[in-house]
Amino acid sequence: MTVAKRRWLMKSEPSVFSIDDLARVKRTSWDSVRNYQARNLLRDDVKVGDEVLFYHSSADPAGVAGVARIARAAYPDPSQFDKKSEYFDPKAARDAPPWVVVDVEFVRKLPRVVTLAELKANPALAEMVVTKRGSRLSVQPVTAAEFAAVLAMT
DNA sequence: GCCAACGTTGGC
DNA sequence: GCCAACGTTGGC
Repeated sequence: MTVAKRRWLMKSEPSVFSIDDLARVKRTSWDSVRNYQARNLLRDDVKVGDEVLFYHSSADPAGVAGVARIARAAYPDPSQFDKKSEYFDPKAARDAPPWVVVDVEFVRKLPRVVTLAELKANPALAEMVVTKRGSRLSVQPVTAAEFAAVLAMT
């Protein structure tokens, strides 16, 4: 059975982990998601091979900085059990871990950051989640048309 | 640094 | 189950 490839936008603060960091390490586990809506997407919908717009949040400028790919589907986030981790969750049960991570691999860095202001100004992206007011979700679905439109803006 | 938007928590 | 208080996100 073939599952259609999906596309996502994933936010990262570049001061913590940037597209250049991903380019250097090639692959990383996408940890620290502690929001139920984002968790549900990671757990249920994000699959190997899915394409990702790597978005720099809390950055100057904020915007899409590169492309990544899902290298491994959801598995339990080890940091939820690590008492020394800032992501430790005392309520996390070993037999039913609430938090998951996926692995993300580097595909390419865009020649320039496509800024949020540009995304908002593009009528083709009017329905894109990240352009909506108060859009805080750190893992967002992106349509194939939106994905192509963003890359075409570079 | 400010603050609007949003999610979560907890008292009732 | 409601909702006020609180904490966080993230653009500006």
